[in-house]
Amino acid sequence: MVRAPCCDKMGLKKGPWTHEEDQILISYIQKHGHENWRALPKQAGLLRCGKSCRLRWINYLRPDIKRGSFSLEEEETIIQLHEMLGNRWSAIAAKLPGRTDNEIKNVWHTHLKKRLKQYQTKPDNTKKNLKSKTKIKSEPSTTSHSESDEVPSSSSEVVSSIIDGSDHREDNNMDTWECLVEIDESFWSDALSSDESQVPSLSTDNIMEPNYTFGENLDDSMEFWYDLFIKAGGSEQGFITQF
DNA sequence: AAACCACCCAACCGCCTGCGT
DNA sequence: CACGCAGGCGGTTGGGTGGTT
Repeated sequence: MVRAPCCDKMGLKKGPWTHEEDQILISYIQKHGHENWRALPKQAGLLRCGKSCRLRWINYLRPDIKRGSFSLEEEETIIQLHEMLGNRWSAIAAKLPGRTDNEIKNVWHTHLKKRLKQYQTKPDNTKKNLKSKTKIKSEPSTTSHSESDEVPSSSSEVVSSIIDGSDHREDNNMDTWECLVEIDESFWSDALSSDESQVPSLSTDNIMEPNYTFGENLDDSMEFWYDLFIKAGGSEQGFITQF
């Protein structure tokens, strides 16, 4: 089928919003809400398309928007959620009150991605040929890696060191604690579901075997999956049931 | 002071999905 | 079932801004 243009651009304004336009949009939404974005600009007297209005409201004018730079905790949360969810910015934004998907996306591309890239770069980059739907840096097992003081003991420690740039683990043997896995999309959506009765569809079939370097025995692997499961919002009972 | 450069972020674009008909 | 519309999402862009030479 032939798709109609997202909006009729004839005579509609584009580009940065003026203060006046903002005021019109705010007062209209305060009075009438925003049940129909397409009709809204016409009714409000704005020469914008509905999409543009929606974006402006969602990303900038909404009263509950938190302005200003991201805190360390927020950055840490973004990194952790990105590990779990990938580029699902709206899902990540849902876990950060007052932050928009657009804002998080920007922060990721301008700050966090670079830091992670730096962090993940190592002279002998054996992972460059690996492909994955979801890249996950596993939390090191305290049992399997306790022999090395150089290996951080928790994911938050890892993430903090990435954020503050103090991490220098490329000097160490990252292969012992890093792995890349492929996970069924439904795993995350199920795990994040508020419905307790839903059990995330974990399957070891989804593990990309050649890349699966984490854990030297089954217990370590289970610990890894358990941790991811809980991080993704799954319950302990759900994990037990699944396995 | 001017030119250049790099970075940031608001906004746009196109695709996807859900829903009503 | 097919179609069309509206909303939502992620990727990308380009103007603005601040830093450097």
